[in-house]
Amino acid sequence: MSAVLTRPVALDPQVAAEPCAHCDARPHSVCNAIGDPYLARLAAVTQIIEVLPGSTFISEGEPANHFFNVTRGTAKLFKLLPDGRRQITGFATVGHFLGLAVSDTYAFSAEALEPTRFCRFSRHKLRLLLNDFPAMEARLLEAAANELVAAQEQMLLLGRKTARERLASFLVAQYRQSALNGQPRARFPLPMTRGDIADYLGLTIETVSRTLTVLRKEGLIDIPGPGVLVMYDRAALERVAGGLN
Amino acid sequence: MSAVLTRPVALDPQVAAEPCAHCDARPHSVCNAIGDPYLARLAAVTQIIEVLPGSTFISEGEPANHFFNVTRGTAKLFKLLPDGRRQITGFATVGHFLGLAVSDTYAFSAEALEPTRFCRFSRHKLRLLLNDFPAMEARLLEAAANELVAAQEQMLLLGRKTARERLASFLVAQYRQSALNGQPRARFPLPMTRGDIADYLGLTIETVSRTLTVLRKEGLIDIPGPGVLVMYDRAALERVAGGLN
DNA sequence: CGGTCACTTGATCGTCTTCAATACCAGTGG
DNA sequence: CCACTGGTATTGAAGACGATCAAGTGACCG
Repeated sequence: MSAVLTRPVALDPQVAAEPCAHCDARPHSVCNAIGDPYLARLAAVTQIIEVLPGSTFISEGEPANHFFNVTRGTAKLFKLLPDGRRQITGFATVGHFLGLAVSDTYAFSAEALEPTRFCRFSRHKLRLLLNDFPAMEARLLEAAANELVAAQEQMLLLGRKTARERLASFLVAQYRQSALNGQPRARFPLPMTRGDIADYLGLTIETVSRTLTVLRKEGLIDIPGPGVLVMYDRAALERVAGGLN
Repeated sequence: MSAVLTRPVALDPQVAAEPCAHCDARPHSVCNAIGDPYLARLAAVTQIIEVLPGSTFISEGEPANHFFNVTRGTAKLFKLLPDGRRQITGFATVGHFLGLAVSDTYAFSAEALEPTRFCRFSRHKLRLLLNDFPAMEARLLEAAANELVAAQEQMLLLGRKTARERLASFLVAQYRQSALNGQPRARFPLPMTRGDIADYLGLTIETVSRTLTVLRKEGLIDIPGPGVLVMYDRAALERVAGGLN
């Protein structure tokens, strides 16, 4: 729908000269398969793009010309039905790649939740790069296998879990996600709206809101403000998420 | 759960000598990235295994020592919750690969629906093979990307479609699947039980049965016998599957 | 022939959806 | 300063879709 809103990215001079060598996201990313001596080769085919919240930078059905690698922020990936029903298939954070399609069109849309930065490659150039760096192809395969495992877990959630179990699963997963970067904290950010959570879990906004209220009244969590969650009893949430109770 | 039931596979002598060179599944499989001159190398690390219907040959949570490539038959892949709720995440037919896990344990179980044959590789040996044949790694990546697209489509189904839309989607997908091998036919096999369909679509057996009855009474399909489906109005089913009506 | 299994069909139930009202906050402009 | 707006969230009441419970059929098989 909306065009990609690019914002001129003001990089400090050192980073501008060797963006990949100084990339914060490198340790989390498939790019780390490319050794330091060859980073210039990688940087040569990379465009750094930053988009504002709400910007749709991949649209389902459009020609899949690019491959993306998120280096900052969070994006939601989703599919739509003609009548507007929406399913969010995942949230892409730092290190996630997007657009690994075989088809010539994207199978999903992507919209930034926060100010989000990513590297963009033409798929053609990526292919040439992969031919020269099989290690990166191996890393991509590894990452795709992980995505596949996560997708199967989500199918279990969507097909067989109750609303309560879905919310517990989601919160535990968000906790784990936040722990990947910094220290694990009981208090962590929740950058998506109730609507996004609902569309991710196959529920309605109202059910998400009600269920969170219940979990709060049970003392398992708290929601001190928008976009923030505090997890009081992770063990109990893990049990609920796993279908016990 | 149940052990792998292997049946001694009686291959004709020619095939036994060069199993990969004469493999029916090769055109559908990732192995086709390995050129004829090197097939002996592939065959050297391959075990051909045949299992009977009902045999569970991959169990969730067990050490992921092998990689599988289905060459005949159909298997269901599924995950379980502790209380027995089951979600089938996919059906693996000829050419599908299984066990591309990064984790050291399988993330799902696999059970044969029909007499099913597959090639089995140790993951260690597969890794060595892939290092020597980057083209096969590329094919694997391609296949994984396709699986990922299918998984996202299934999430849309499980999260947002009605029972009627789910059945229509499923039947259309089965039609397409059957058309991949032979000529597209209005009459095609449906090797899974109602229970399997239910666990794949996130429904109950009863809802699957009722919904099929409705589609039959509307003249869109017929079910002349067990395991056989006749599709009378594919266009209408495609519309229903897409959420129109 | 009794047993099991897969499937169908009916009646009732319950979880989640839908519809609706209200509150809250940030931004905007009179 | 405060009314107005649009977006987000919460909560209540009513409704619906699919689940659950239950009965019955037909096929296959020891």
